[in-house]
Amino acid sequence: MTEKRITIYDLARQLNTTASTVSRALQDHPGISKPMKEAVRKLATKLNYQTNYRALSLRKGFGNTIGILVPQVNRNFFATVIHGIETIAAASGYHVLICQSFESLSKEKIQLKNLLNGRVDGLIASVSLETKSCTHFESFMATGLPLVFFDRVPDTMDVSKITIDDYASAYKITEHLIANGCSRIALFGGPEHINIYRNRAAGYRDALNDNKLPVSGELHCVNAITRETGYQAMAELVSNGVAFDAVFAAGDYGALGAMLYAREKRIDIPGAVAITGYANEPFGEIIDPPLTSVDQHGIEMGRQSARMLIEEIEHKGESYIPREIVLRSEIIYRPSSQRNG
Amino acid sequence: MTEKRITIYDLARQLNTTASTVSRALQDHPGISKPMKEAVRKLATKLNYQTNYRALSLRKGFGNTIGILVPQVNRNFFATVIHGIETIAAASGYHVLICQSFESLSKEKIQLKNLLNGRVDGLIASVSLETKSCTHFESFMATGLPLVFFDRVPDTMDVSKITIDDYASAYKITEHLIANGCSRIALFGGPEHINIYRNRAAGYRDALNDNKLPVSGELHCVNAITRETGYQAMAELVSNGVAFDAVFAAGDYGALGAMLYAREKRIDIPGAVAITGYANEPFGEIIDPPLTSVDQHGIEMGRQSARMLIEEIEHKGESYIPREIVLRSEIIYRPSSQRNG
DNA sequence: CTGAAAGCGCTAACAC
DNA sequence: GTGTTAGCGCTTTCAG
Repeated sequence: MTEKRITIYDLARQLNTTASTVSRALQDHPGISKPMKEAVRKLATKLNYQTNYRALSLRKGFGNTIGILVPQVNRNFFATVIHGIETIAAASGYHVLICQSFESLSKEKIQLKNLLNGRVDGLIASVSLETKSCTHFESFMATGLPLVFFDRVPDTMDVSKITIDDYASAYKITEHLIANGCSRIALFGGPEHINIYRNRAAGYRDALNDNKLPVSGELHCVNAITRETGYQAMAELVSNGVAFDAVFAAGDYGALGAMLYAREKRIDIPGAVAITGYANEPFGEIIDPPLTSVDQHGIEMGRQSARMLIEEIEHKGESYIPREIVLRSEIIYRPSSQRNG
Repeated sequence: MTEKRITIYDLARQLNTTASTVSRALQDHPGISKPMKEAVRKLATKLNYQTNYRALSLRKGFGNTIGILVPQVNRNFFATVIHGIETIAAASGYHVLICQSFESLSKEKIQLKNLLNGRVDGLIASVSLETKSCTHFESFMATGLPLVFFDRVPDTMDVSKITIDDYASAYKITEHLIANGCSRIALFGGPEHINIYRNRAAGYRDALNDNKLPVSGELHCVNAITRETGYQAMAELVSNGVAFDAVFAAGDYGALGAMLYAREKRIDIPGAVAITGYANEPFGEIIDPPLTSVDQHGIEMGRQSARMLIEEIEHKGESYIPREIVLRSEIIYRPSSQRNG
């Protein structure tokens, strides 16, 4: 029952030749006769021979595999980035190994350890919400493996990164709210040790300042990027009697929580409170009213990350200068934030 | 710049000992002295030594890795199953390699080929919509690797499977619609070469028959499981003047399409048309009105798949009798299908 | 055009 | 308690 895997030695034996010839035949090596190649291939398919990746990659020192480490795959943004990575990877002959940190630092460390045990030739990552220090990523790099961060990137590390214009889009979307007559705009933020939330908050603040609107502490909801915390933040604003006429949420799920609370309490959106989100999750289009949000061009982000990483992998040895790319995002205007027309 | 990976030979050299001693020390082998173990470990961490997975798994013949092949990770159901698998895998010392077929047969074949090149010790899979014949899975099995299917399983293969009670839940949900006064219930089905859609359709039909309701061809929308096709199916029913008062959708996305059409045309749900979905995607709770659907207990499905697979992997050699598990699903009743209270 | 032999990094008998 | 050796399956010089 224990079916032995077929090796090139098995093929060689049956063809009265040697493993090296079989190996070369399988690779379509120029110095092998046509009939021999034919014979080898025929037998290989007949016996369902499969090259052993483990042996191959040990021998060659690389395995054409790129690792992806994301907080969770069940977010449209991350799933989209992965898709983008896969298209480029496949086209370049790479395989992809996907890992999730589930927003946990300890899981992130564990996954990282697995990955660098020679499983991958490089890594594309976006850090978990809990990640403040990056020593684990540094020891990954210390092994000499290329690393590219996207979206949530640590700014302490000298490494290739690809992000979107969080600051600019946050600024712009805040001005959009102002243009729609909002003057008391609440910020539903995320942990500010993460670049994206820090930058989005900065864009928001600067837009208020530049428009001579006060930046009020009571309007700053510090941790409101999940459905639950968004709901709660909205509830607290209301029950504390804070006057506000808009919510700029740094993430769609925080905006969702706010909308669900509003729906429950029959608070009119956008009439009483205009709301915007961030990430353009698909539910934003479905919910009533549809949610204004920021599309982060995940596919493109994935594509470019993969291209950068593969380039680094293949230029291994030459010293590679980390690059930083900032993509332009796109604001998707929907009714949740538009009061006129 | 080309940083050489540290090997056990490097450690051995620096400690004036041999690779085998280092290897044993690292594994906490009983026959190695305390001081030696200490010394080895200290140096290992100092030099950031990482065991080479490729060498290890080549040597041992297995790599404690289980592959997952799903249509797409960006579906709550699949993401949830993956999560379930990961919990069990991690607890049993296995890593997980995730692959997507993107509902394409050719991509499924390619991914499968990669996986069986000695990358994984077993596979958990759910087939793509395009998958009718399963020769590619059969040649996977021919290499002797264990395989477990979940949810979308091929019934031609003698292999372990885990599904939910599609027939029973479809029957029950159809009766629920009937109990709510619906008598002309449209079926938004999927390709019937896939077990789940075939079984859901059968449950629907039998429920109608048993309740003396006619099963009408014009109410059977053959391929309506995406948002787009669901929308279109609804539009066609209406424009063809078909009388109907409910939609039993075999998937949430088909139901979504129907609801979006209804919203556009101001068709009252559930008043004019009651709607039910299948899969309990999160948007079902958010959409207005919230969507009745079937929860498939993805976490549990993942856990059990992983347990079965790991058992098969570890009983390798002994002939293993494939098992089939059918999980009980749960109908989540929401307003989209309830006319009374 | 094909063979022989070494070695990728690791583990596990088998010595001593 | 530690060292020696062979070998997992493959590729690739170097010979012929």
